[in-house]
Amino acid sequence: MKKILLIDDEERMLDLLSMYLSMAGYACYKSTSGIKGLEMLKREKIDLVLLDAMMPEMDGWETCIKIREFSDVPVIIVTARHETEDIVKGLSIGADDYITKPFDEKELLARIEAILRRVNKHAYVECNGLLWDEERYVLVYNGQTLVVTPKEFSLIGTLMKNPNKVLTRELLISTLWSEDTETEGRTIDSHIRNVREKLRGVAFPVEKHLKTVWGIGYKWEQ
Amino acid sequence: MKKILLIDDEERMLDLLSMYLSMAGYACYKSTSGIKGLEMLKREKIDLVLLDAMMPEMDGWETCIKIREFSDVPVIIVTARHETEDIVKGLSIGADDYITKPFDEKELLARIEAILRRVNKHAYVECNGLLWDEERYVLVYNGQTLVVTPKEFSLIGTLMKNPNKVLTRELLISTLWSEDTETEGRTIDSHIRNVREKLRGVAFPVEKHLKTVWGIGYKWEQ
DNA sequence: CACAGGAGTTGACAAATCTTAAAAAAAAAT
DNA sequence: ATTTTTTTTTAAGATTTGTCAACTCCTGTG
Repeated sequence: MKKILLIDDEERMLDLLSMYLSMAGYACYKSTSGIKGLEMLKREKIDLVLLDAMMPEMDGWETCIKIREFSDVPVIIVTARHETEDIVKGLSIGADDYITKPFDEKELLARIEAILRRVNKHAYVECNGLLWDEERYVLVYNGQTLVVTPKEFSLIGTLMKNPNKVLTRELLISTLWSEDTETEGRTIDSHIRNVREKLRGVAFPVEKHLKTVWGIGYKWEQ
Repeated sequence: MKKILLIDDEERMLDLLSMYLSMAGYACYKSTSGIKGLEMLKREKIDLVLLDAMMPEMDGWETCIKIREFSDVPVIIVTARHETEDIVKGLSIGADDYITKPFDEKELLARIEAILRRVNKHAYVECNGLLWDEERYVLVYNGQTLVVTPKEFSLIGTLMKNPNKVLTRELLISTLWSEDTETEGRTIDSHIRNVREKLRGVAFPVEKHLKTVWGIGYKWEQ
């Protein structure tokens, strides 16, 4: 279930959006100001931000700029006016899409889905200098490309894409192997071992990030 | 005779366009959804795609993005509204031109011809002294022209046009062969081998650029 | 605090899988 | 018909993957 953060100073609009998006199967987080929104974004793992352009104190553009300082989360800006100036401005600060009020609910949904799909495509995660890039199929730390096997690559990807969350061996196996596999839990351990070794090999502080959760499984800590 | 793929959810519009373009001497393929259109595009050798922006499920933008994942076919997007936003968005995802509904048939024809002409012009990629030139149909390194077979030529072209991106054997086959081929992945390996040999033959540092991605496929690194 | 038992780590190794190279077969071009 | 190009097949050589067993580390208990 994808999580959408709504930022708008009008409560009525928040409720409206939230209701509609919840019905469409999204989990909604509401925030009445840019500042609160930023905090929420840091705390929760948000998949997309719907950001009102016109807000008192910190407006949408400014909020978007701040978001881009620490996150690549997709941002859709909601504007009342439809003007070229706004669009150009939005693109230049890293917004992903635009929608104008009043908007058609179907159009909004379509845009959200389009962006979520697109973002899903070029999947990459970064953590403390370590970059996992699915499209290029590389794992890079400080400019050095690590040579990892396909299984190792998908294993570390799964972990990094779910930071601060324990993944059981069971879950990892059902994610990384096809359904009818006979593979048993200990196999994960072997791959974890290899991943750790290779990360240590390039002086990545693997102990700080790839943790063993006793009796449960493994976890990537950011 | 140039082949044009029409993608629009409204049957009436498909028929209208098809009739008009056929009279103008184009072969038309009709598709009522983005997904079907993509399949058709993989199967047939299409010269141009006319793509409706507003469609249910997968809209024009999204379809265009998916097309660009495997094809450089010219795409004209048809929008109902004439808005900067759409144009900017379209350009950023690789569409070649725009036209707004309702459109003048002559204008549509003119744009199609203009693009076909332009596209015919020049497709080439250059990397570290190696030039792949589709128009002249040559592969040149430091003044020496490499003699390559058509399959080798399109294979290296596909790789060079998607730098730093792993291409799976599956994807390469669906791009380089017609859909109903029985060709299996190993065949790619043979051609890769030949390409490597020929590049080594002219002292091109092929190891630096044409990489094997174990368990996945091949990649051109710039 | 020591100890037992469960759980994780590590190294070794065999089996499975993938790549490469070479060459034969088939298809296409001349 | 002959040559060239493309595709398929094959086998050897690498690499990856899964399992085992010994070893170490945690945790709870007496």
